[in-house]
Amino acid sequence: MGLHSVHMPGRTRIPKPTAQRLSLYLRELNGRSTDKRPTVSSKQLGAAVGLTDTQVRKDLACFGQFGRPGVGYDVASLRERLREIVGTHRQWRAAVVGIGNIGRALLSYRRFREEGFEIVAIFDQAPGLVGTRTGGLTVQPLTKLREVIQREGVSIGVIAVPPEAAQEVANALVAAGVRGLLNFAPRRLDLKTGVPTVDVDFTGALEKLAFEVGETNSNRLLVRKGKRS
Amino acid sequence: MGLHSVHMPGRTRIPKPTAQRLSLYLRELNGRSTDKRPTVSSKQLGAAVGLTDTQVRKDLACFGQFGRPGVGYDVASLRERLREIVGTHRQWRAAVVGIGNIGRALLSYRRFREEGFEIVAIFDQAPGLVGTRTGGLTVQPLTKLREVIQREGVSIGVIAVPPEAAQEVANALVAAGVRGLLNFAPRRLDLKTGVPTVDVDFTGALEKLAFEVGETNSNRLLVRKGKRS
DNA sequence: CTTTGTGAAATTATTCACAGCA
DNA sequence: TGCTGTGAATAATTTCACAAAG
Repeated sequence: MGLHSVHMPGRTRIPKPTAQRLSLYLRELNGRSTDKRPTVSSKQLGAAVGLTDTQVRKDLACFGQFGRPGVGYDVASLRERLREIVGTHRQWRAAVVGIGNIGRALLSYRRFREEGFEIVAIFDQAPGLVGTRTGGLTVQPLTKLREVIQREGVSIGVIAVPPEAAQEVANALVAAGVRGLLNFAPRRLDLKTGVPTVDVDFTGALEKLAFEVGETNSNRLLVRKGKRS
Repeated sequence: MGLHSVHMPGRTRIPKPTAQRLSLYLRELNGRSTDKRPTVSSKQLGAAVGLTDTQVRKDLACFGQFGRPGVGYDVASLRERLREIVGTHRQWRAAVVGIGNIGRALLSYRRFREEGFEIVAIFDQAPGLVGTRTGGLTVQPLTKLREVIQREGVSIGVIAVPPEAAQEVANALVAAGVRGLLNFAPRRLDLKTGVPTVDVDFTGALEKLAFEVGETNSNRLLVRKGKRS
């Protein structure tokens, strides 16, 4: 099988949808006891996350071949492999900027740590908050952002400030050296540099839901196609 | 122009990516003062949300024609139109189940109400929480879920419970009559019926980010394509 | 018989290119 | 000129179908 595929280090581009699905697979694999069923087939894995078997195989095939025909994938080793690919195998040091409702919720969200993301610094602008302690950390003023980010070796910045402040905070974080941003502010961030950003937009999610509810429930009267007035 | 397109009420299917982008357009339009610049071109709108002008036009064209050649789109009326399409023009009554960190953050998230989503009931299982008040609402026990949902006319259920409980809560909400689910629990929900679900997955977002950071930063050593061992 | 990995086909989404209106 | 709306072309993604392996 390996006889003729001598293309070693020229990895093929990963389709965006595939990258998205990686965390679904990982989540499912993490939830599986490796004892009772040491292997999983693409069909089982697909069913668990709501995809076809073919889709699962195509996705995994982007990263190499680690299944065994007639058997399936070894749960433990596939999990390890995916962890490496996603990057959860290493420890990520993160900073949260904005200690409002969302910021606080993130601080006490246990799961982050379990997946390798450790929040090591928190910032806020409000004089009333600076200096107080939350979740074992002291709220730092924004003026110390650069200093703290660099001292603590933070590589992931989490933006939980109001939308008006988001771009400015993003700029500061990038200037301080973070390598990726998780953005909870409902606005688009412009980053010239190649700093990846992932948006989490509650309102957007609700709107998507409202739209789908509208679509499923009444496919009438929603839109009248054609010129109006 | 309308001379030969007599297909009135048979609306064309909306591509999923288009549906996703609707909330981006809406967000941008909401942020525009309608006074100084009453119109916006597809190019401007696209630039604001990070898309091409063609993409914007194609998306909007799914719902009809409301731009004017040489001029652009009237901000106010496009906004209204999009609100109708997305469903934000009407009021949505929502219930939050699970008053932990995330649940509480959602309760004080002002923007929901601004977009037409009103939280009118909250539930939790913990005896210590039931009966306490948060954000003007009294925490109800899960045993009263059906009764309260129906009495309050709730149509959107928000799931903010631990993943183990999520499926059960989802079933109960659907049985009680909600028409859509917003799921913050990191697991997939199985709904036989056509009840749309939108997932918000913090950890998934962080993993997506970790993956992208890994991709941009070091395109070496991440993956060795080919059989291993 | 089961299940992987993968080209080829089908489907879906984006971009191009341009006619037509203001 | 500036801009929309839209078919046609291109690109991306998913699904099919099957050879090869356990």
